[in-house]
Amino acid sequence: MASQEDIFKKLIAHCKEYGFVFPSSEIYDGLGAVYDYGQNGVELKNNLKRYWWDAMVLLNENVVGIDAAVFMHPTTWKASGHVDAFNDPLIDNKDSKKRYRADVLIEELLAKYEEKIQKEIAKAAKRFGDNFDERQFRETNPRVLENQAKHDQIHARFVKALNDSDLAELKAIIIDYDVVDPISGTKNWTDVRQFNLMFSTEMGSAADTAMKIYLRPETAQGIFVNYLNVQKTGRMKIPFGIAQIGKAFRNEIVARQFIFRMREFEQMEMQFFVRPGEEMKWFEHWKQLRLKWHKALGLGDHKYRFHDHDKLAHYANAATDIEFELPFGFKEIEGIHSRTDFDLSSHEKYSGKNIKYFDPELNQSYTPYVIETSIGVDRTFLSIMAASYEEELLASGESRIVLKLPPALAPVKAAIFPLVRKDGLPEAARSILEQLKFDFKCTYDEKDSIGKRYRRQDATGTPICITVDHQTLEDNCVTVRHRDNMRQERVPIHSLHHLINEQVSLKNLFKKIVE
RNA sequence: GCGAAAGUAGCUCAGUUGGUAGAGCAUAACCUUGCCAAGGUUAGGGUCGCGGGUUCGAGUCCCGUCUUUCGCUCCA
Repeated sequence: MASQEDIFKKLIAHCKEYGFVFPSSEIYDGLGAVYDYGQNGVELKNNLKRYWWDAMVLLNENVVGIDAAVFMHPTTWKASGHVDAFNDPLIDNKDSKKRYRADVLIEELLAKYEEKIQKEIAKAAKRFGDNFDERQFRETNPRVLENQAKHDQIHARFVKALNDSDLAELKAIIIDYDVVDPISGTKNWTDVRQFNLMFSTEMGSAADTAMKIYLRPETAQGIFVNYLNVQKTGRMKIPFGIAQIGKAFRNEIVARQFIFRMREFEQMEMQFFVRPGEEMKWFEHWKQLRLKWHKALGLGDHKYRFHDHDKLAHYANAATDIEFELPFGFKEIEGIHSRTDFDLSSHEKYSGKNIKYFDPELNQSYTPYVIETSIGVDRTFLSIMAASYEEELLASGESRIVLKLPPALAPVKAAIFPLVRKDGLPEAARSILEQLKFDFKCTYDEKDSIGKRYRRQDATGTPICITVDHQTLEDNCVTVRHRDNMRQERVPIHSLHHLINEQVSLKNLFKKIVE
């Protein structure tokens, strides 16, 4: 039996072989944790985004969309807390494999010297009683002076290193003063590195006027800074939501597991603005609604679970993840967070603008609370691929690889074949393609045996194959072959449009959400 | 970042003690068959991840490096 790891490897190979996902810049050996979507991948991804977008803005009359820029004013990221929270100098101990903040280690070192001095003072104070002069003692006792000198020496180097952002000096301090790992007890340290998880670039070409700006590490802030624009111009009343699909960028220390964790990724986020005090009700509402959206895909209800956060982020008062069972375990696909009024209040403070909402029903102004649903496009894409990939053993003893994608998301909806490449069959097949192409992504194939063509379509997840034979020329009927059960049926050409639509419409999924 | 494994054609792999790069599948053209892949003929496609070293000679031995996968770590 193939292990989960083998299946994952096969899935990655399948993604490349059939044009779903390629490593970025592959001819230059690739770029770490960056991937490109191929001809089939982009169709699946676009269908997935359409499914989410419509489920948000069509099915909910109080949810509208926006598309904010990747670049935002730098102060945005001060207000959101991203600038301060993710700039720490870190150092690893190679033996314990633990990671520490270098500045914290040095502060602890300073505290240790201070402690030694205090001990000496306490000892002396006890001995001399009322006659003890602490100041004089500090200035004359050799042990105190020695420790104080070292302390001051370290302190001076430390302050200078921090001011200069001199990471090598921080490490030098740790080495020079024999800081050991509290777990392993060794001094086997790596270099100190600064992990800023935000990518930065410069806006403005002249160096002296250029402004440092960041590629957004999340799409949410584009919604927060626009929330009042949307509320006013759209005449929105609380509760209401703003949806957005877009790229975000995080300079991950370690990006791994294929497209699960990438440095450039796509998010589908909806921020729902509610009255303060009502946030838990809406948190629960969206939690259940979002789970329904996932389950409607039909990948298997047992593959989903909630994971409630015990440790909450600085902005949240409740948070849960929807996890999906991937070949490497249950992993977070979507986060649902109660963000309180943290973001809006912070933007109000930093911008100095009043962005409170006036509630006509309550006849008062307040800063709305926010429920966020944030789902990773690429992760969801991966979960769909992983759950759809099957190696099936057929009754004939042969095997086939079939992608049992939700038909509404399949890159190609229908493939059209002439049974043989002569007698006018190709022409008849092409005329069917000409009729269907306005509504469905279709493909035409006349190469190789009919069975082989069916298998090729199975591998890319095409739900319907249409075969034109000699009889078609007489009765205007074709053979329709279904992907999942390989069943065949004879249907008139004029009913094809309806038949395909019944199977591949997003409406099938929406019905399961609203029921 | 630490540790382990891997890297030869689009894919899966073979390549003997170092001696001029191979197969199957896939792709393209033509022929043949025709409702569940793997008939025939032909063609295209590789400076063996990259760089250096040893050698008369390196896919093969040594060093470095990059990429990928796994474990640990990190994950607002």
